[in-house]
This record gives sequence, structure tokens and C-alpha cells, in this order.
Amino acid sequence: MIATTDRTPLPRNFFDRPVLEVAPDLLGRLLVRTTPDGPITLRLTEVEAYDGGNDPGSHAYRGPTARNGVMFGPPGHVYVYFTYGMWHCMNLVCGPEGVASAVLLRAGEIVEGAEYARKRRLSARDDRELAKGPARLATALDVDRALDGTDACAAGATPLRILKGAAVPSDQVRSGPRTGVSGDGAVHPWRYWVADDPTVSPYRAHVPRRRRS
DNA sequence: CTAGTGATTCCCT
DNA sequence: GGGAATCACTAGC
Repeated sequence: MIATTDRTPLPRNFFDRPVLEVAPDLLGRLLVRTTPDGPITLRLTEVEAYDGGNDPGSHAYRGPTARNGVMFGPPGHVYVYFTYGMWHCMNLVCGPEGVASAVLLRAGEIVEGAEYARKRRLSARDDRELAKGPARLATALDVDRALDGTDACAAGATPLRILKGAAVPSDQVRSGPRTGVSGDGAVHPWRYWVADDPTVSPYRAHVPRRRRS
């Protein structure tokens, strides 16, 4: 029995709430990316909450910079960052303007346009791996810093939009420690995912890397 | 399945 | 200078 999927946009006030409310509520929502090939639609299955200035794991912890400025702006916009010299990851900004909370989109199921996503994800052995991990998700959807600051709640022609889809019932939502976050930021169970979903990324505890000689 | 490691560049200290 | 909200690949069990 599949719940009815609602293709209307999520309103901006959906994001103007505490990030720990928004993050689990994003599971099952639809992200639509318009590409030159055609639309790619992703059903969110795994996210992580970052609680702005209170959260040592957050990029916003030490205040606004050239990179993280969008996090301090209005809710419903996309924050994209570049990391590890190679990858992009995307977030949705939450809370009122001035509060730098965001939800990292970690994984999802591509429900439309998989043929377009495969062209950028040649190493994926099956479609479940197309967006299984935050950098894979961004790669599959052709998201990079050019989309930083995009309004995902805007009307009209936009490169990226979020739709209501079908929220995942709370008894199907799991939570645990965030991936890749070290130190005091690692204690919170602020990673949320859909129970038993094959597109959820494997958990990896943070491992400090040795310095290359 | 798990664990280890190189890739590659931007950003902030 | 050195770490980074990661991935792909390899070896070994």
C-alpha cells in the first residue's frame, strides 16, 4: 500500500521551524532537479541535522564566512559546500533568518530520471547506489556551488524544488549518531533515516586521518 | 562483510 | 599549514 504522493511544493514555513523538527519530517519528501536532459526526482531517505551556532559539528559554529553565508539567510534555500577536494554536498536551510541551522541531504531513492543520473554516476553498480551518500546524491543531481543559495520553495522555473511527496510515518523513522562528525558534535543522534530502506548509506564513524608526510 | 588508504582543493587559523 | 559533514578501490576474512 503506497501512500499518495503530493506533487505540490513544500511551503517556506515548513522550514521555518527548529531543525530537529524539520529533519525527520523531510524523509519521504521529493526533490526535483531540472537538468538539460530532463527532471530528476529524488525521494529523501536519509538526512542529518546541524544546529547552527550551538553545534560544534556545524559549518556555522564559528560564525558567518564566505562559504557558509547562505546558512544565515532565510529558510528553504540550498546551502552547497565543497569538501575533500572533490565533492559537493547539499543542505536545506532551516529556522528564521539569522539562525544558521540546516539539514544535510545524505541519501535518497531516484524515482524519476534515473537514466540521467546514471550518466554522472558511472561507478554505481545498481540504481540504489546512485544517491547513497551525500556526495553521491549531489553528483547524481548535478549539484555544485553554482546552486548555492537557490530557493527550493520558489514558484516558477527553478533548477531545484522540494515537493511534499509523502512524509514517512514516525514509526518508520530511525535515528543515530551523525556520520563523519567528530568530537563534541558526535554525541547527538541527529542522523535520521527510513527504516530498512536500501538506499540509506552505511554508517561510518569519524576516523581522524594521518598527516601525509 | 570490514578496515585501510589515496585522491584533490578549498577554506580558515 | 592542515583538516575537511566523502568516495572508490583494495586486501583480507
